[in-house]
Amino acid sequence: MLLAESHGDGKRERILDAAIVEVARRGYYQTTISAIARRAGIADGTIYLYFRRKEEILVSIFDRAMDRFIEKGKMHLAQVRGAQNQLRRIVELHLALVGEDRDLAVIFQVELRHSLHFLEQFSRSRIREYLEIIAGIIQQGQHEKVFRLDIDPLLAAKAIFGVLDEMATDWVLTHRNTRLVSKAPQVANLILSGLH
Amino acid sequence: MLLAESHGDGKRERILDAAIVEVARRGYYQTTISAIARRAGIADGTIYLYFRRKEEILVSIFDRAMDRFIEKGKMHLAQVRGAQNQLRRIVELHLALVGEDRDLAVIFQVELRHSLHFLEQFSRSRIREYLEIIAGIIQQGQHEKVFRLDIDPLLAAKAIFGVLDEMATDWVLTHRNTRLVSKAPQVANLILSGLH
Amino acid sequence: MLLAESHGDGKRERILDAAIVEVARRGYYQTTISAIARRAGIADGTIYLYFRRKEEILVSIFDRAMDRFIEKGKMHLAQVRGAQNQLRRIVELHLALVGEDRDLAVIFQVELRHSLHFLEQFSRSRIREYLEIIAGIIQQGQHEKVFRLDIDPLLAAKAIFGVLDEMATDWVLTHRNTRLVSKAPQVANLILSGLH
Amino acid sequence: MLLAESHGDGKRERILDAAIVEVARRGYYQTTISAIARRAGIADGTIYLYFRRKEEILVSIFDRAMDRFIEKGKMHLAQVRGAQNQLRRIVELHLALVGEDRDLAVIFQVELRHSLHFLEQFSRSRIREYLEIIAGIIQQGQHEKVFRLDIDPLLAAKAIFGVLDEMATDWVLTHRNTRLVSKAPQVANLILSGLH
DNA sequence: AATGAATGAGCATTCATTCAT
DNA sequence: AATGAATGAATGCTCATTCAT
Repeated sequence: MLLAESHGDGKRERILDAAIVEVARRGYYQTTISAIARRAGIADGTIYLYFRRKEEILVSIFDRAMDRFIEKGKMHLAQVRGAQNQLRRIVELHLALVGEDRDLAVIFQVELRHSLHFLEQFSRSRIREYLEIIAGIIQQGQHEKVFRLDIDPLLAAKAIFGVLDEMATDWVLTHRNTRLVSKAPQVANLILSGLH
Repeated sequence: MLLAESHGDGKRERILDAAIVEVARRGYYQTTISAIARRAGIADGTIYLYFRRKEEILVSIFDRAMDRFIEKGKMHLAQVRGAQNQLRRIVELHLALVGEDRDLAVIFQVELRHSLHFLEQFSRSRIREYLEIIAGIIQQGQHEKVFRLDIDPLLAAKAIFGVLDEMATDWVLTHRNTRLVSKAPQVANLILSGLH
Repeated sequence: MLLAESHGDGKRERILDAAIVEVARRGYYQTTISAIARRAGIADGTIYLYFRRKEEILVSIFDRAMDRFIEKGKMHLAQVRGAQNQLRRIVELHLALVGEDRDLAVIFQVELRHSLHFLEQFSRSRIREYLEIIAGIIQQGQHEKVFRLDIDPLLAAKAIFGVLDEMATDWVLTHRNTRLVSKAPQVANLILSGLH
Repeated sequence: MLLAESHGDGKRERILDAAIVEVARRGYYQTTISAIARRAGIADGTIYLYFRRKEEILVSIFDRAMDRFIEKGKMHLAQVRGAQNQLRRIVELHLALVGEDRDLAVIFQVELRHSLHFLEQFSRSRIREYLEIIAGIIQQGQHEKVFRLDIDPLLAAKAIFGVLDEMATDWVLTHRNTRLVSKAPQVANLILSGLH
């Protein structure tokens, strides 16, 4: 019942959306359950019909976003041939999706990093999936002879992720009026020349 | 030295050292002033003779480490000639220093990221200094004709920082028995070939 | 029967039975309406069709048990002649009934005692009935010249109740494998010699 | 430090005194930490400098009272010779002490009974001490040939405790203007004739 | 300078009760 | 009659900060 929203009128989604805004603006620890409930237009207690603990809301924000992210990612990659083009597409997609919703971006680039425990348990395992997709493309590029062979694919994948992540964090923290995705071509060039 | 340690028997340093351990192990919000005081061997109230608010301790940890980091960095760079060698040296130094003290590394890679407010106000301005040092080297390398000219030095500096930062975070979160600095040569190669 | 169970399929009884188990195991305050409903196999809200407030369930447990208890008591007493034998029979019946259902015994010996308000308003008035039955027997015994005349019957009735009650509490709290009723003969002797 | 009240200005005692009044009047679960603090004239948080959890206050009320009770009991018993006189003295002392402070009596006779867990863990072990003192006197009386030999001393001790306890509960719940201790002679007679 | 007892605001979570369906 | 989602008041406990000593 809870899972399928048979009755909740999309309350679970509304809670997550409200939480994204609040957490992005005040930080996880400064965000109260009451504030989330108020923004979602429900009673405090109602939140606990959908989430067991406050932390679970943060986890769910992450999971929902990652699900959407990875789904979109697979769709986009399927449309592109060649390791180089696929990497370009990933760079573009990563920056586009992060740059699409600043509040969500704040949570991903800032709030989700606040707890070693949390990072270890949740986000890193999903990020591992992502790293492996990138590493797979690099390996494929090495087969295609378009990428150097003396590169460790996983190390390079981490490096690429690091570059994208830093661009995202930098954008979240400093630029206010530029579109993050506009940096994609330059960033992709930098990365591809490093692999060549 | 005379000014900073004119009194207190190095208590300020002891408080910072104690805080590094506690914050790294429990997280900033889970760390109490009492716990820091206990580890530092002083009374709770004494901490407030050296720091106005709890947050100031975190800021001071960051500042002290950055001072040491940048001091060492300048020293090392002065000993090396050529943009490529200087970049290699920076990669090595960054990974060596982060890999030297796991508790401090945890704070830099995890705890310092959890507050947008904090990140914006403090760390980014110091990191900006760091980014500009790297950007300067890249620019110099472009003059030396060893780096491509179609690269935006600041963008590249951010990318390099992103790579180093991701390596550090990855090490903090996953590897337990490897030395972070051992990755330096590979990482430096990756970066240099991207600039070439 | 027709009135009380004209509807609901015996739900009221099922609720009381479920409540006895839950309250005995977790305590009144630790028992939730949800837990009672779950054990009774009905929805939370349904309980409120049979009981106005949570406290009313506890009252009803008490009343139902006392009704059964007093009914049985009168039946048993009618079968016995002589004050001494009647007292013996009461001792036996009290210990037998309490010892018959440990969950119910826990509620009587422990849970029903926790609220002064509750004790004053409900249980004591029913216990008063019980005390007066015992006092009546003692008075009868004094007429029969088998009990001393310098004894206040009501005081003695309270003393007897106290003895029985303490035996029951002691059994609930300590003995696990003995049958409470097995103490009846010794206890009866003690009491009868005190009245003689 | 905490134990010796070196600094607390008797705060621990004041908290216990305040808690006795509040718990007696409203019941343990209806009593809030705030109410106790208010009556004690301190801040809510201060209570937690002296007690770890709310429950610990209840335990401490019990322990402090039992300590005083047993101390007085030993003193009184030492002044009296002969098992019969000692029992009379215990009856008198029990009823006198319980009857001395109605609030404390309410806690002992009502509130401390509310949790099986609590009863098992704390009060019963201290009451065991008490029961054994009584049992010892009975045994001595059997040696002195003033008490019947066919009586199990521990069973009789429980019976006596039950009588005294019921008198106390009855007084707490019903009589408002009588002195509990005034019943002592009659109660003692009843008990002694039961043992004779 | 140092102490640590005292403060009291702040918050996640529970759960009896209601009521639209 | 029955449901169970929704409510929101209520509270134990923590902990940064203060300040008298």
